[in-house]
Amino acid sequence: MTSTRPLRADAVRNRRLLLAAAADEFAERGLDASVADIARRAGVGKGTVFRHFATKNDLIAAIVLDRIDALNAVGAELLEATDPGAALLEFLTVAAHQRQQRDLSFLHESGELPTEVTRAREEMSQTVHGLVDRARKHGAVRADVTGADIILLMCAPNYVASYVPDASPDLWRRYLAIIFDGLRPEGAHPLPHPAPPTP
Amino acid sequence: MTSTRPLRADAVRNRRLLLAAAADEFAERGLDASVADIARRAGVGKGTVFRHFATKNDLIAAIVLDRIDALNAVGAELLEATDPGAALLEFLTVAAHQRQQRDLSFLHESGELPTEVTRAREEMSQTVHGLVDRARKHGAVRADVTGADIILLMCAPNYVASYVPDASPDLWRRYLAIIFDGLRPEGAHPLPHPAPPTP
Amino acid sequence: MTSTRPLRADAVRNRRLLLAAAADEFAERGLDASVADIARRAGVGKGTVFRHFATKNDLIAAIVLDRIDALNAVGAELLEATDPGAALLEFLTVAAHQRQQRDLSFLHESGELPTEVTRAREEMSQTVHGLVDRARKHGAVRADVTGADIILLMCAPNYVASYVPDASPDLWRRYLAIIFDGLRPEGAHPLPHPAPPTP
Amino acid sequence: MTSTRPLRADAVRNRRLLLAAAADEFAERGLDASVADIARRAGVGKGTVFRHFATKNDLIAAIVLDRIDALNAVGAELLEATDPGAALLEFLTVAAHQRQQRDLSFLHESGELPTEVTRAREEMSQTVHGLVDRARKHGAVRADVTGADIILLMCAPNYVASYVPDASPDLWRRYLAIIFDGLRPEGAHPLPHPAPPTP
DNA sequence: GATGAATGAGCTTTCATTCAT
DNA sequence: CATGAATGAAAGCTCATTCAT
Repeated sequence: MTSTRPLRADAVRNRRLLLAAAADEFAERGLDASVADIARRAGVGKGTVFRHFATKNDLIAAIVLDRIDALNAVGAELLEATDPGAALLEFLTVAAHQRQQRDLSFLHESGELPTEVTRAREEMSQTVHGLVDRARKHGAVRADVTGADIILLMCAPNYVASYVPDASPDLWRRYLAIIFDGLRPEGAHPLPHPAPPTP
Repeated sequence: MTSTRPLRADAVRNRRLLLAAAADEFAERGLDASVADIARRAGVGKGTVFRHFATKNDLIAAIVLDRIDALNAVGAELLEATDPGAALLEFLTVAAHQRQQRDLSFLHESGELPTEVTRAREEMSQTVHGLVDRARKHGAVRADVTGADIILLMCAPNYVASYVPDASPDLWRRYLAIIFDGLRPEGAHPLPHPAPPTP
Repeated sequence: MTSTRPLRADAVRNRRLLLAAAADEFAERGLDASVADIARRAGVGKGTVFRHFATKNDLIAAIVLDRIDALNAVGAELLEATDPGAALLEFLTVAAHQRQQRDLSFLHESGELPTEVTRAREEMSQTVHGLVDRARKHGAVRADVTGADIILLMCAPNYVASYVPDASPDLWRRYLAIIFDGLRPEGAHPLPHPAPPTP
Repeated sequence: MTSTRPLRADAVRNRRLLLAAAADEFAERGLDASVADIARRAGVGKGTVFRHFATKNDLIAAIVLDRIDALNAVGAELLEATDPGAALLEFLTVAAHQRQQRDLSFLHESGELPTEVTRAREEMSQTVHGLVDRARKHGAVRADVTGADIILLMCAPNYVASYVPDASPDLWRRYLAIIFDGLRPEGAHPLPHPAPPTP
């Protein structure tokens, strides 16, 4: 029962190939990447895509889910780190490092959001709120920023760096540093607009 | 011949209607807005769109060009303002206020970039470098940020705010303030990556 | 204003070609006839089909509508004929003659039924009830059959004949005669089931 | 070799499950019912369907064959009944009662007709001719109808009744009665078209 | 100069059929 | 033998683009 059936070996491999190929293809072509191209890139038939993901949307959701869950795992660990400020910065660094920013926009623009993704997002919301609360209490971030702010700002460094045509793949680090400096208490000016509600 | 022919009057009017309708439609539907819908919104035939803009891409480029040129005009004025720091902030505020960020991403994602847009971008680059240089000399921004950084960061506030589903239309002001705080000399930490080259 | 604009001349021609080609194709291949084949048969591009009929279903509905309306016109004339029994038989003969039976099944099996078709069907229902009432009063048909019965039986002769592979195109006349004999008062046996309600 | 191997037991069971599931599925969804759904309904894998029936068409043919053979068995018994007229009516009643009409149309519309079905059809043709001959000699049916006519008319009552959306499941009895009255000698009018040849 | 009908490549999705497990 | 994963040929439909009117 618990043994991994040999039957599924190929299927599991294909699922991975498909997710990887789709992530690459979406990254290059945007949300309009065609399922046919994804299938070709994964080296499988078009029909195989739909065996694994009933809908193009489901495929997108699966990618997003993977990414969010991976981040959540990192966040959970960092909640126990000794230096709360460094932990928050590390979280944002890891987040940017997986180039999550683009993928998150997929779901945002894509039609429906399956419940699993919503669940994962709420989990991330919890985690980030925890990281921010600890950092704030420690004096590592200014008093007027919230977890919701951080989640929103999380994707900004990659987005900003993506505008440079042949940029160094680490350019986002520069903008993460600048934005993180804006989150510090030193030299903080009052914010002109209240924080958005926690989703 | 060189006089404005009466025929031209209609054409000019149609061009404006088309640009406005296209901007609205793109804002609502994203880059996938159909030419047919744009034509309908402008109250003209589909063929008229292609008389004015040989390609959907050209239409996008024209919108982007308009936006950049409008910003350039504002920037030119602000280069003569008395308070360089306030001038830079005002420029970023105006830029965000026209919700330019979305439209710029059109060109970025869209295939070709016509020479005129390149020209306008270079002009903006010059302007922003001037604004940043003055602000830096005045001690209003940290020493290690460049005009290229500002151009890249310019779209970030709207992008960040766009992730909130039913956000207040002014939410971007919050994130512009945070990012701008990150640009100030107070509490600036060394940046881990060099600035990108000026385009 | 009321003049027929030259612009639409081609469109009208294409619409007719399309309806004819679709009717032929459906008659040969059944409801599963592909839109591509219909377009090819009509000598137009695939997209043209969808310009004229937004949906395959709409195309089917248009064909059905044409057929029903043509029948209604005939029925309206026959309501004024001198011999009510002959009028009813003539109506059924005309109905079978256009091989309407198959096309009616299209709508029946096809998903949605647009309001116009419903309207035409109700009109036909009225007409047939009138024809039957007159024939009954005249003693040409048995007392226990209704208009609803006739509408249902209308398609039967063609259906029956369609089972013969290479039948004479007039074979349906034989079965219409048999069925009509079953509608006569002479030798009628009591019916074991009440008539269905008028739609 | 000739002994029934234990392996065969499962196969036979599956074949029956498959035929039943397919009949149900076709009845509900029409000829377009998918092989996957049939397999699921039968509780077997999709591959098993193709082990038993090389083609979807073969599966359809097998169902049709079963139905025809069942009818043939009934017909053979009725050939020995005392009242030839009642026997023919009973045969038609039984035929309609198994709702054979729909299934026969499957084969008619479906591409190829395997030899076995042809054989069963010929057998039925013989049987029906026998029933009709006896009824004719007995004066129960008019002189000008043949066995071929009866075979063709056999499906008509169900077909006619199927047009009523939420009809009573016995509505076909009404139309069988009307059609049978048309087959009686009383009040028969000459037929305008010769009978089709016996297949 | 403006129109919108025509076009056909391309999209997502379904499904009968094959074949490795 | 049974399974269901893989396949690829359609299917219905959309849309940027062309061109007769």
